[in-house]
Amino acid sequence: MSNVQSIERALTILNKLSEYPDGIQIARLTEQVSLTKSTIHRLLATLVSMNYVVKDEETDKYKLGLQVLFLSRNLLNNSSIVTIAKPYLEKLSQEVNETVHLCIEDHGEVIYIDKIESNQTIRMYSRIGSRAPMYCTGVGKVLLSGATPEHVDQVISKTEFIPKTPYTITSKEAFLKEIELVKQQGYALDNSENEEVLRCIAAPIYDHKGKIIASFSISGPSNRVTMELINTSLIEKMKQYSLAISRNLGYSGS
Amino acid sequence: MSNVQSIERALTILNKLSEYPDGIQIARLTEQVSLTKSTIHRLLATLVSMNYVVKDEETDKYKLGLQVLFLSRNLLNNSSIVTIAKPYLEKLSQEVNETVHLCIEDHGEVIYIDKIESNQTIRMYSRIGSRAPMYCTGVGKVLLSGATPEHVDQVISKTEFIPKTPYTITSKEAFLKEIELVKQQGYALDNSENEEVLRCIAAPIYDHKGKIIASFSISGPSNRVTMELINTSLIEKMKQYSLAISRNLGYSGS
DNA sequence: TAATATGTTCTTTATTATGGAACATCATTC
DNA sequence: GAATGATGTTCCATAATAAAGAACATATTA
Repeated sequence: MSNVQSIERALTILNKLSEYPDGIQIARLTEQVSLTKSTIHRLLATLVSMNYVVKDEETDKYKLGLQVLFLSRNLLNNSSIVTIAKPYLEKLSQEVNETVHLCIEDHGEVIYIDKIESNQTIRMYSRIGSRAPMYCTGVGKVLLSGATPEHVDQVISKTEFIPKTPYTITSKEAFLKEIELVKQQGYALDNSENEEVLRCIAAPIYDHKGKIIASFSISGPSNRVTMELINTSLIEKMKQYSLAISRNLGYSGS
Repeated sequence: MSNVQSIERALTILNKLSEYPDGIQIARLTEQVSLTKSTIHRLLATLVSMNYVVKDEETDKYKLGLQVLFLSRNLLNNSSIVTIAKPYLEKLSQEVNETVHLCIEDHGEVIYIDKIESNQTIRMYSRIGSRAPMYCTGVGKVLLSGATPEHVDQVISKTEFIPKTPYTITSKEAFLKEIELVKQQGYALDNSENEEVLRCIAAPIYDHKGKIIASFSISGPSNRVTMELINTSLIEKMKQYSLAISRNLGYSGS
């Protein structure tokens, strides 16, 4: 029933290394992970031998190896949600000329599994694989609006409400109310609740059973994505795309 | 000096799981990896607890978890090669209306670190993170053309020359000759050597020291990417882009 | 040159992982 | 519907293994 210690430690090191794209020395790692030099050294040696970690011989810094990329190569390819939703999301992004995200829930957090940039000059992979909290994102609210009350409770109980902006929802009660609102509306807003200058609108994607399995959003600077634009155009558009994508996944509701 | 057994085993399992996007049962894994049921079960339990692996409770199948995606989120983002090359590669892809790949070498293999599809209907991530041998790809030949003779020897000694098509180079001598040719030409062809219907042209990317650190290619069906097109247009174009991207990385040669 | 900070290797010890066996669960077949 | 087989899970004694301190090596700085 208990875990394998060395594996737990090795994975913890991998997690930590992902925070340092330019690498980190063993001495720094000992501070981050509380393990002795020699232990970390041995764990890293194993990770290096499997190409999960690369050692920069010049600087003695360790960073993630390309085997990690190799691992994830099939993770999203074969995900029907990404494949099916992509053409819709690309079209949506073009129509509104803003960034579109596709997200699912993973262990009580939002995880970005696809992103379409309106502006081609911005790099591509920036957010795929990243995580975000549920309480301050439109996509998170949508995902919770489709969850059971028990699950919502469980997620909220683990949530630390940090006021990222003056508009962030910071109480359990307010958040529950918001989720209820989202459920009724069929869409969610992030009204500068995560980043001061950003406004998003998110909508659900349903599977064949009518369960919310993903959500997608339009994000943009508040001055472009105005409340007026949302009310006059985006809400309607999001609902259309929500239905179209869901239908393609076998959803039969409305 | 020796590796941590349990970690080696856990990573071997992760590697194996990446071959099964839809998951695999413990019983199947015992055949693939030669370990006992109970050991695999315990290793998997640890991987699951760290979200590196997810268990499908319905089917008892295990597959990679999204933590793997999270790990790789910064792997290519912060890679200057990808970021700097991308706009050029996108322009190139548009100009010739064919797929463009960006590759580096990793442990004697080609690894695809970026891909631009000409045809937007084809899914996006299909090849990023994948590996390919050096001897039957244009990008591989280019990468080896910039390596030291010792490194080339080392790679070749580990290479098994499999005739993927009638045109595949299958001898060490012929391959060495080909690399020499590529070095002189400044570009490489894959003339249906990997897949019968495919033809590619690849060129190097140099860093500020004049070292070849990556290569990029145009790939397309042989009937579109004809030898005539290559000779009259693509060679010149590839050389231009090669220089432009390299210059942007600090290359001062010509 | 000494001192400091770091990476690497070694060795002893006790912790820890291991795998067989027992048990549980499920599906299939007769 | 009982019996068989295939699988996942848990337990436990044992031996193998990982851990960490110390010694050593190397590089950097004062």
